[in-house]
Amino acid sequence: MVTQSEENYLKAIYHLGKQGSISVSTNAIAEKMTTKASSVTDMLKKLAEKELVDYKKYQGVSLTKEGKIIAANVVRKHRLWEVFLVEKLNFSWNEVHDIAEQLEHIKSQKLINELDAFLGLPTHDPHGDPIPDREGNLQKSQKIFLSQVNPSVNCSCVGVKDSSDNFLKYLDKNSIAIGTAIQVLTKEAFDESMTIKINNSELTISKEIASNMYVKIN
Amino acid sequence: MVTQSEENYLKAIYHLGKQGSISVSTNAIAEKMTTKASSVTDMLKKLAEKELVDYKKYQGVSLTKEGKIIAANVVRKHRLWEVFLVEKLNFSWNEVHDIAEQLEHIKSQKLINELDAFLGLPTHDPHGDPIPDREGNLQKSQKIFLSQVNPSVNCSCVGVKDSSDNFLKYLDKNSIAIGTAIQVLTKEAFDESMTIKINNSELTISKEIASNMYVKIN
DNA sequence: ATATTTTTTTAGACAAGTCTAAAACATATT
DNA sequence: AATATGTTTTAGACTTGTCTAAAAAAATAT
Ligand SMILES: [Mn+2]
Ligand SMILES: [Mn+2]
Ligand SMILES: [Mn+2]
Ligand SMILES: [Mn+2]
Repeated sequence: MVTQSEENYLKAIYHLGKQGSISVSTNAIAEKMTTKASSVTDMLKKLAEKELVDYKKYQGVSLTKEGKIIAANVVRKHRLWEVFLVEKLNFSWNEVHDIAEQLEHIKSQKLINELDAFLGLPTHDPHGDPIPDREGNLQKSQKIFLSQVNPSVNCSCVGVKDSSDNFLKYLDKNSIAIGTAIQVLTKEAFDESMTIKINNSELTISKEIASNMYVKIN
Repeated sequence: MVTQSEENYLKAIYHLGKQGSISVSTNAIAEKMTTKASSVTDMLKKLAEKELVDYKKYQGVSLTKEGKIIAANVVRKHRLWEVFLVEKLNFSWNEVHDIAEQLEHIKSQKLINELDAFLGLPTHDPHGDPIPDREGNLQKSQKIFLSQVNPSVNCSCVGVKDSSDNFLKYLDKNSIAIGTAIQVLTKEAFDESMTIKINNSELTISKEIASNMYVKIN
């Protein structure tokens, strides 16, 4: 049996180490999980004991095959539940993460398979991140920077890179939120600034802005 | 914050004590939760400290107003999730309880309200047990014994009182399972035996049988 | 009214998960 | 190569929830 806490650690290692293949540092895990490095060390020993991670003192840690499968499954559950909350229960993007953080630990293979089918076998979560399949395989992420979108293409906002107050206020002021439909009108060759259309009103944004917004092509 | 374990204890007291009003014994809780009486005592002290139960040594325990609200809410979540699993995810009766046992602990008021609406504000779970409303108020149970059903009424099986192997085998042999539609044809005044129709075939059952099957009127 | 049995509580222990403070190790700087 | 800085581990402690064994209280039987 793998505990809720163990699952959270495996997931953190998975995310930090590009699906768990790259070795991850104790401090990086501690920061991601807002816990202390000493607690991480304790847990790494436990996970190594269970052969879910490869761990040698001072050498960082990576997931074993078994660990990777478990982590991918937790991510799969997390993202499927996020789809459920947004598509079926009218949640908006910013509300789903904390609840999915809990739901991802519910243990029932049948539940997750049925949920998957019920949602129409989605490949990506509401943020455009790919949902691992039953074997843990990932498709490419669907989210790209707005700055990479070509003129006349329609897309919608799925997230931000910079989540500073200043930036979020700027977005709010211009009525850009998660889910907002955006059409790219023009792209200036000189400074890569763009004009975009939102709710039928035009807006000019700098490259700075465009390269801090994640969008998904519609 | 009330922990998962505390919620499980509150729920047990709620169920054992007719919505928590009646005083419940330590041993009864221990048996229901398949744990030891000493563990129960430990937990009762903790819950009393938090003013969720009224507890005096050797005197049994009952829920406070606050404890009752929490317990009813856990039951509400449990039963709503059971409806979800059966109605939306094609689970059958016997598969849902263990999963609901986990899902009932997910913390989000909005989640449960949205789920409730999504399911069409159900008043009863798949076993015919009532779902407490937001204030914790209960409707009457919809389940009655088959023996109480009058001739020519249509109902469906929602559970059993006696769950011994012998009885379950008997039901199986006669293709009676949870959800099976049953029409009462006749009721013998002398011994209260009945003839019932199941899947277009007739069956005669004793009062013994009929008073061990729970049904819900359609 | 006493003795016996059952129930409940206490005492002491353990595992999981966390923390702080100190020690050990690794890396970067001079 | 020696020192300083930063990272990681260890040591020891604490909380939560559980257990066994023994003591205390309550209920039942004689
Ligand atoms: Mn998320
Ligand atoms: Mn989580
Ligand atoms: Mn149930
Ligand atoms: Mn539970």
